[in-house]
Amino acid sequence: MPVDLGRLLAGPVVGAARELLGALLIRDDGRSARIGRIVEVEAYGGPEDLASHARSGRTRRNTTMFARSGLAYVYGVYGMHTCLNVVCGPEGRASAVLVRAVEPLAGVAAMREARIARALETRRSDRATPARAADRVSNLPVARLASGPGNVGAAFSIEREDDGRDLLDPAGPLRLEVGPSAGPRSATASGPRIGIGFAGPAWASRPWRFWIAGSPALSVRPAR
DNA sequence: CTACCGATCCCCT
DNA sequence: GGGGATCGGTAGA
Repeated sequence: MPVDLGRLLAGPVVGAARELLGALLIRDDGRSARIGRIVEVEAYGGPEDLASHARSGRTRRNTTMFARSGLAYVYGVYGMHTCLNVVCGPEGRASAVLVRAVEPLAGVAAMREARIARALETRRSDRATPARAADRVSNLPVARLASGPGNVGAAFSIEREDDGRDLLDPAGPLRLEVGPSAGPRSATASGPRIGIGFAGPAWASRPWRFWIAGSPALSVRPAR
């Protein structure tokens, strides 16, 4: 029986987040494709979730969150990063899943080029020159190319213009596909979401971050 | 190793 | 006018 990704995304966001682990993220420019396996995500609820962009209701930025599931909600942070979310739940629920880390499978060179390009157009601090940042990226291990939400955005050339795109369109330039289902499913783990201390302890402690245990592409390296 | 800090800009209050 | 669903460099323990 084929897995219906659209149906899974239309369900409650926490379940949808778990289901997105292992799915493929694809940037297809028509001639070549960048493909990676989603290995880390975070669930964001609707207006009641004080960590969610929907916490203050509908605004210009978060309009797409209130649309139907399966769309891309893209936002910019800190003046230099773009982050990709997948809208989940029933239309109007305003819940979404943030894609935090992707394990590169194909189009690795294109991912590296995209990250170098973004490094060259961005200044991170007065100590890190663009040239030095680009040099660092060219020596980065493959598994680190799309590790972290900002790096996913850079490696897959996520732009603000991608906001509202249908990720379930099989012919779309940015899309999701069901991952290879052969073999036993890898163990998954969960923990608190990252970078949302402002939401207060009750929401910040909620274990709504999910990841595939042992993946080398995780944004938070396992302690040892 | 942890802790801190800056870059930078759009959006919200 | 203020701050952020980040990232990577540096300082210090």
